[in-house]
Amino acid sequence: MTRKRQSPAPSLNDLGRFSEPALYILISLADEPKHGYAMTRDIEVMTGQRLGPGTLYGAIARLEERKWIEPLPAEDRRRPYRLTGAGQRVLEARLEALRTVTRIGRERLQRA
Amino acid sequence: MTRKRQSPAPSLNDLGRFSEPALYILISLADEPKHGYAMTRDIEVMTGQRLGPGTLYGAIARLEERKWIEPLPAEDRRRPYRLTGAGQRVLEARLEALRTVTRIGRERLQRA
DNA sequence: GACGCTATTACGTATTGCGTAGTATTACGT
DNA sequence: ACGTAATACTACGCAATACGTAATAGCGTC
Repeated sequence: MTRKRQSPAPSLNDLGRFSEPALYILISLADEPKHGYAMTRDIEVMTGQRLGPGTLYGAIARLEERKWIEPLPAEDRRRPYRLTGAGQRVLEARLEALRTVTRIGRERLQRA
Repeated sequence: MTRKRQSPAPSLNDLGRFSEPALYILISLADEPKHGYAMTRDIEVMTGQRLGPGTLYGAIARLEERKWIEPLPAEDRRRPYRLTGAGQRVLEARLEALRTVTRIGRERLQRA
Protein backbone atom coordinates (compact mmCIF):
# COMPACT_ATOMS: atom_id res chain seq x y z
CA MET A 1 0.00 0.00 0.00
CA THR A 2 1.12 3.50 -0.68
CA ARG A 3 -0.29 5.25 2.36
CA LYS A 4 -3.57 5.47 4.13
CA ARG A 5 -5.01 8.48 5.83
CA GLN A 6 -8.12 8.02 7.82
CA SER A 7 -8.71 11.78 7.82
CA PRO A 8 -9.07 14.11 4.80
CA ALA A 9 -6.37 12.84 2.40
CA PRO A 10 -6.79 15.48 -0.33
CA SER A 11 -4.96 13.25 -2.80
CA LEU A 12 -2.82 15.91 -4.41
CA ASN A 13 -1.95 17.54 -1.15
CA ASP A 14 -1.00 14.18 0.27
CA LEU A 15 2.58 14.26 -0.88
CA GLY A 16 3.31 11.71 1.77
CA ARG A 17 6.90 11.10 2.68
CA PHE A 18 8.54 13.07 -0.04
CA SER A 19 12.13 11.95 -0.14
CA GLU A 20 15.09 13.62 -1.74
CA PRO A 21 15.95 10.86 -4.19
CA ALA A 22 12.32 10.94 -5.32
CA LEU A 23 12.50 14.68 -5.84
CA TYR A 24 15.64 14.34 -7.92
CA ILE A 25 14.07 11.65 -10.05
CA LEU A 26 10.98 13.71 -10.77
CA ILE A 27 13.12 16.70 -11.71
CA SER A 28 15.24 14.45 -13.86
CA LEU A 29 12.16 13.35 -15.78
CA ALA A 30 10.70 16.86 -15.96
CA ASP A 31 12.07 17.68 -19.40
CA GLU A 32 12.05 14.28 -21.09
CA PRO A 33 11.80 10.54 -20.39
CA LYS A 34 14.92 8.81 -19.15
CA HIS A 35 15.92 5.35 -18.02
CA GLY A 36 17.39 4.68 -14.59
CA TYR A 37 21.03 4.95 -15.41
CA ALA A 38 20.53 8.17 -17.34
CA MET A 39 18.75 9.61 -14.28
CA THR A 40 21.74 8.70 -12.14
CA ARG A 41 24.12 10.66 -14.34
CA ASP A 42 21.70 13.54 -14.67
CA ILE A 43 21.26 13.73 -10.91
CA GLU A 44 25.01 13.52 -10.44
CA VAL A 45 25.65 16.62 -12.52
CA MET A 46 22.72 18.40 -10.83
CA THR A 47 23.57 17.60 -7.23
CA GLY A 48 27.12 16.29 -7.24
CA GLN A 49 26.12 13.00 -5.69
CA ARG A 50 25.63 9.65 -7.32
CA LEU A 51 22.71 7.57 -6.11
CA GLY A 52 23.51 3.89 -5.64
CA PRO A 53 21.33 1.34 -7.41
CA GLY A 54 19.44 0.45 -4.25
CA THR A 55 18.43 4.05 -3.69
CA LEU A 56 17.69 4.77 -7.32
CA TYR A 57 15.63 1.79 -8.36
CA GLY A 58 13.92 1.60 -5.00
CA ALA A 59 12.70 5.17 -5.35
CA ILE A 60 11.71 4.58 -8.98
CA ALA A 61 9.58 1.60 -7.99
CA ARG A 62 7.78 3.65 -5.32
CA LEU A 63 7.14 6.51 -7.70
CA GLU A 64 5.69 4.10 -10.22
CA GLU A 65 3.40 2.60 -7.57
CA ARG A 66 2.15 6.07 -6.79
CA LYS A 67 1.56 6.67 -10.50
CA TRP A 68 3.76 9.74 -10.53
CA ILE A 69 5.93 8.16 -13.22
CA GLU A 70 5.16 5.44 -15.74
CA PRO A 71 7.26 3.06 -17.80
CA LEU A 72 7.67 3.35 -21.56
CA PRO A 73 8.33 0.38 -23.85
CA ALA A 74 11.80 -0.92 -23.02
CA GLU A 75 14.65 -0.32 -25.45
CA ASP A 76 17.16 -3.16 -25.37
CA ARG A 77 17.99 -3.42 -21.68
CA ARG A 78 16.94 0.10 -20.79
CA ARG A 79 13.72 0.77 -18.92
CA PRO A 80 12.68 4.36 -19.63
CA TYR A 81 10.14 6.23 -17.55
CA ARG A 82 8.22 9.44 -17.98
CA LEU A 83 6.37 11.79 -15.67
CA THR A 84 2.62 11.31 -15.48
CA GLY A 85 0.23 14.25 -15.27
CA ALA A 86 -0.16 13.61 -11.57
CA GLY A 87 3.61 13.45 -11.19
CA GLN A 88 3.96 16.79 -12.91
CA ARG A 89 1.43 18.41 -10.62
CA VAL A 90 3.04 16.88 -7.56
CA LEU A 91 6.43 18.13 -8.65
CA GLU A 92 5.10 21.63 -9.28
CA ALA A 93 3.48 21.71 -5.85
CA ARG A 94 6.63 20.39 -4.24
CA LEU A 95 8.88 22.92 -5.94
CA GLU A 96 6.58 25.72 -4.94
CA ALA A 97 6.47 24.54 -1.32
CA LEU A 98 10.24 24.25 -1.25
CA ARG A 99 10.60 27.72 -2.69
CA THR A 100 8.52 29.12 0.14
CA VAL A 101 10.34 27.41 3.00
CA THR A 102 13.80 28.03 1.58
CA ARG A 103 12.98 31.70 1.14
CA ILE A 104 11.89 31.91 4.75
CA GLY A 105 15.06 30.08 5.78
CA ARG A 106 17.31 32.50 3.94
CA GLU A 107 15.49 35.51 5.32
CA ARG A 108 15.87 34.25 8.86
CA LEU A 109 19.54 33.48 8.45
CA GLN A 110 20.24 36.95 7.12
CA ARG A 111 18.36 38.61 9.92
CA ALA A 112 20.23 36.60 12.56
CA MET B 1 26.63 6.93 17.20
CA THR B 2 25.43 9.30 14.59
CA ARG B 3 26.86 7.78 11.46
CA LYS B 4 30.05 6.14 10.39
CA ARG B 5 31.70 6.53 7.06
CA GLN B 6 34.72 4.43 6.39
CA SER B 7 35.57 6.60 3.38
CA PRO B 8 36.18 10.39 3.25
CA ALA B 9 33.43 11.83 5.47
CA PRO B 10 34.19 15.54 4.88
CA SER B 11 32.20 16.43 7.99
CA LEU B 12 30.48 19.52 6.66
CA ASN B 13 29.76 18.09 3.28
CA ASP B 14 28.41 14.95 4.88
CA LEU B 15 24.83 16.04 5.11
CA GLY B 16 23.96 12.40 5.23
CA ARG B 17 20.34 11.57 5.04
CA PHE B 18 19.00 15.07 5.16
CA SER B 19 15.36 14.71 6.00
CA GLU B 20 12.56 17.18 5.58
CA PRO B 21 11.59 17.38 9.25
CA ALA B 22 15.23 18.16 10.03
CA LEU B 23 15.26 20.92 7.43
CA TYR B 24 12.14 22.46 8.92
CA ILE B 25 13.60 22.36 12.41
CA LEU B 26 16.82 24.07 11.34
CA ILE B 27 14.85 26.77 9.55
CA SER B 28 12.64 27.12 12.59
CA LEU B 29 15.69 27.80 14.75
CA ALA B 30 17.35 30.06 12.19
CA ASP B 31 16.07 33.31 13.68
CA GLU B 32 15.93 32.49 17.38
CA PRO B 33 15.96 29.58 19.85
CA LYS B 34 12.73 27.68 20.31
CA HIS B 35 11.53 24.68 22.24
CA GLY B 36 9.97 21.66 20.56
CA TYR B 37 6.37 22.63 20.75
CA ALA B 38 7.09 26.13 19.47
CA MET B 39 8.87 24.58 16.50
CA THR B 40 5.82 22.48 15.76
CA ARG B 41 3.60 25.53 15.54
CA ASP B 42 6.16 27.49 13.58
CA ILE B 43 6.56 24.65 11.09
CA GLU B 44 2.81 24.34 10.85
CA VAL B 45 2.35 27.93 9.75
CA MET B 46 5.34 27.61 7.38
CA THR B 47 4.38 24.35 5.72
CA GLY B 48 0.77 23.69 6.62
CA GLN B 49 1.58 20.38 8.22
CA ARG B 50 1.92 19.52 11.87
CA LEU B 51 4.71 17.11 12.83
CA GLY B 52 3.69 14.48 15.35
CA PRO B 53 5.75 14.15 18.53
CA GLY B 54 7.55 11.06 17.27
CA THR B 55 8.76 12.83 14.17
CA LEU B 56 9.58 16.08 15.91
CA TYR B 57 11.49 14.93 18.97
CA GLY B 58 13.15 12.13 17.05
CA ALA B 59 14.56 14.59 14.55
CA ILE B 60 15.57 17.01 17.32
CA ALA B 61 17.54 14.27 19.08
CA ARG B 62 19.39 13.40 15.87
CA LEU B 63 20.21 17.02 15.16
CA GLU B 64 21.59 17.40 18.66
CA GLU B 65 23.77 14.30 18.24
CA ARG B 66 25.18 15.82 15.09
CA LYS B 67 25.84 19.05 16.97
CA TRP B 68 23.81 21.08 14.51
CA ILE B 69 21.60 22.29 17.35
CA GLU B 70 22.27 22.52 21.09
CA PRO B 71 20.06 22.70 24.16
CA LEU B 72 19.71 25.82 26.29
CA PRO B 73 18.91 25.76 30.01
CA ALA B 74 15.37 24.46 30.39
CA GLU B 75 12.60 26.87 31.37
CA ASP B 76 9.94 25.11 33.44
CA ARG B 77 9.08 22.11 31.30
CA ARG B 78 10.28 23.59 28.02
CA ARG B 79 13.51 22.42 26.43
CA PRO B 80 14.74 25.18 24.14
CA TYR B 81 17.35 24.63 21.44
CA ARG B 82 19.43 26.90 19.29
CA LEU B 83 21.37 26.48 16.07
CA THR B 84 25.11 25.87 16.44
CA GLY B 85 27.64 27.43 14.10
CA ALA B 86 27.93 24.12 12.28
CA GLY B 87 24.17 23.89 12.04
CA GLN B 88 24.01 27.34 10.52
CA ARG B 89 26.59 26.47 7.88
CA VAL B 90 24.85 23.20 7.12
CA LEU B 91 21.55 24.99 6.72
CA GLU B 92 23.08 27.59 4.41
CA ALA B 93 24.63 24.88 2.25
CA ARG B 94 21.39 22.97 2.19
CA LEU B 95 19.31 25.98 1.20
CA GLU B 96 21.74 26.83 -1.56
CA ALA B 97 21.69 23.27 -2.91
CA LEU B 98 17.91 23.25 -2.82
CA ARG B 99 17.77 26.56 -4.63
CA THR B 100 19.83 25.14 -7.44
CA VAL B 101 17.87 21.94 -7.96
CA THR B 102 14.48 23.60 -7.63
CA ARG B 103 15.50 26.23 -10.18
CA ILE B 104 16.48 23.49 -12.60
CA GLY B 105 13.21 21.71 -11.90
CA ARG B 106 11.13 24.78 -12.66
CA GLU B 107 13.06 25.50 -15.84
CA ARG B 108 12.51 21.99 -17.07
CA LEU B 109 8.82 22.02 -16.31
CA GLN B 110 8.35 25.28 -18.17
CA ARG B 111 10.20 24.03 -21.20
CA ALA B 112 8.12 20.84 -21.31
C1' DG C 1 -13.38 19.28 38.18
C1' DA C 2 -13.87 18.08 33.29
C1' DC C 3 -11.85 19.84 29.18
C1' DG C 4 -8.53 21.74 26.18
C1' DC C 5 -3.95 23.44 25.36
C1' DT C 6 0.89 23.14 26.38
C1' DA C 7 5.20 19.96 26.29
C1' DT C 8 7.49 16.07 26.28
C1' DT C 9 8.71 10.98 26.77
C1' DA C 10 8.36 6.25 25.34
C1' DC C 11 7.35 2.64 21.97
C1' DG C 12 6.61 0.16 18.01
C1' DT C 13 5.84 -0.27 13.17
C1' DA C 14 6.24 1.21 8.51
C1' DT C 15 9.11 3.41 5.01
C1' DT C 16 13.22 4.80 3.02
C1' DG C 17 18.07 5.03 2.17
C1' DC C 18 21.84 2.90 0.61
C1' DG C 19 25.78 -0.31 0.28
C1' DT C 20 27.17 -4.79 -1.76
C1' DA C 21 26.99 -8.43 -4.81
C1' DG C 22 25.72 -10.40 -8.90
C1' DT C 23 24.39 -10.66 -14.00
C1' DA C 24 24.88 -9.39 -18.66
C1' DT C 25 25.86 -6.48 -22.65
C1' DT C 26 28.61 -3.17 -25.16
C1' DA C 27 32.83 -0.47 -26.12
C1' DC C 28 37.67 0.31 -26.32
C1' DG C 29 42.32 -0.15 -26.18
C1' DT C 30 46.70 -2.96 -26.96
C1' DA D 1 41.60 -12.03 -28.81
C1' DC D 2 41.63 -10.47 -24.07
C1' DG D 3 41.12 -7.60 -20.24
C1' DT D 4 39.01 -3.59 -18.52
C1' DA D 5 35.69 -0.10 -17.98
C1' DA D 6 31.22 1.62 -18.63
C1' DT D 7 26.33 0.59 -19.15
C1' DA D 8 21.90 -1.14 -16.92
C1' DC D 9 19.62 -3.54 -13.92
C1' DT D 10 18.04 -7.04 -10.15
C1' DA D 11 18.18 -8.84 -5.55
C1' DC D 12 19.23 -8.54 -0.59
C1' DG D 13 19.72 -6.89 3.78
C1' DC D 14 20.68 -3.69 7.34
C1' DA D 15 20.57 1.00 8.99
C1' DA D 16 18.21 5.26 9.54
C1' DT D 17 13.92 7.90 9.52
C1' DA D 18 9.12 8.92 9.76
C1' DC D 19 5.27 8.90 12.28
C1' DG D 20 1.21 7.28 14.86
C1' DT D 21 -0.44 6.24 19.56
C1' DA D 22 -0.42 6.29 24.33
C1' DA D 23 0.94 8.12 28.55
C1' DT D 24 2.12 11.86 31.76
C1' DA D 25 1.59 16.37 33.73
C1' DG D 26 0.96 21.33 34.52
C1' DC D 27 -2.03 25.32 33.70
C1' DG D 28 -5.89 27.95 32.71
C1' DT D 29 -10.96 28.33 32.29
C1' DC D 30 -15.80 27.79 32.33
